[in-house]
Amino acid sequence: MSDLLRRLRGRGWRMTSQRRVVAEVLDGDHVHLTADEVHQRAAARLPEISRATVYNTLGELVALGEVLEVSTVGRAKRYDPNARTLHQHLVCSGCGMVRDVHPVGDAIGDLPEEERFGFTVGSVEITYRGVCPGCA
Amino acid sequence: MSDLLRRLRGRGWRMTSQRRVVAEVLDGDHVHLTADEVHQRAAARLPEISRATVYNTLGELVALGEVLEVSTVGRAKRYDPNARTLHQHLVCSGCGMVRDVHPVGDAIGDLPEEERFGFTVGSVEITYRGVCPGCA
DNA sequence: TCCTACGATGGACTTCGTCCAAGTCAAGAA
DNA sequence: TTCTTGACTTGGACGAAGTCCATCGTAGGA
Ligand SMILES: [Mn+2]
Ligand SMILES: [Mn+2]
Ligand SMILES: [Zn+2]
Ligand SMILES: [Zn+2]
Repeated sequence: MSDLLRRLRGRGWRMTSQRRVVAEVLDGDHVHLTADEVHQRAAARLPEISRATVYNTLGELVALGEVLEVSTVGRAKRYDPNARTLHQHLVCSGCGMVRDVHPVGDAIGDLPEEERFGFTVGSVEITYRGVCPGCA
Repeated sequence: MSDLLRRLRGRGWRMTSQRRVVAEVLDGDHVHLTADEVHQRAAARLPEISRATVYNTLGELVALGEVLEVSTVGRAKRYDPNARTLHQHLVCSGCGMVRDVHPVGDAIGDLPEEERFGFTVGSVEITYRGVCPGCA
């Protein structure tokens, strides 16, 4: 994740301990944390970090394209640091576990012209739902 | 939508004016209203209907499979009465307009076996994002 | 080392949604 | 038709997720 810190510095960010710790929490594969989970883990390293700062930092990372927001049905948004590799999600209906997946094919191309209603289609988000081995 | 009312009666529902009016509001194509929009429109016909009843009724319709919940990124859930025809969604990033679309191809089949992590995959939800003609 | 604009803080506030005790009424029984 | 009763509705309190803002603190350049 020092890659991320380097990129942020390059973008003119002040490197504060709060931003560093949020970036460290958002490291690894298949990471899809809620803002509250990010705050809890960040607070384990830097006890006085505020919720507002976590929200601010996550919002900035999303705006920079360094982190993705993953939509949920009625639950808190999840933040995904794997923004450099295009991917989709497989979600367990039982325990909520989220895995990164890479379907083959061209999902955008699968949308016929007459079904586009004049829209300029820019991206597609796919969520596979199923039951994981542990929940089966 | 009297079809829906008939099915609900068949399932043993008491047919109250509140439930009738919610069912009437959820009629038509490309309908993807928030709970609050349903409440506003229902209240235009039945002024004293409460928010709690709208939420209760929507939750019951979802549980019966008569209405779908459409996930959003950080905004209020949308309720979709088109639950009888499998379809996906095209969303305008500008104004939030939602259209029903029917992509060709087999999205579930596009997920390779080695990307399923042992899950039993049951369904797939696809959201196309773009800019509508009005917002362009 | 000093300055200052950018960032952090916490608490008020908003939005979306759930829960509950009390009152109401749809629909079957008689 | 009237009676009865449990299912339904109501408004308001409550809760979770997220935003906003005035004020304070500090990273990093001069
Ligand atoms: Mn991911
Ligand atoms: Mn739809
Ligand atoms: Zn599971
Ligand atoms: Zn639009």
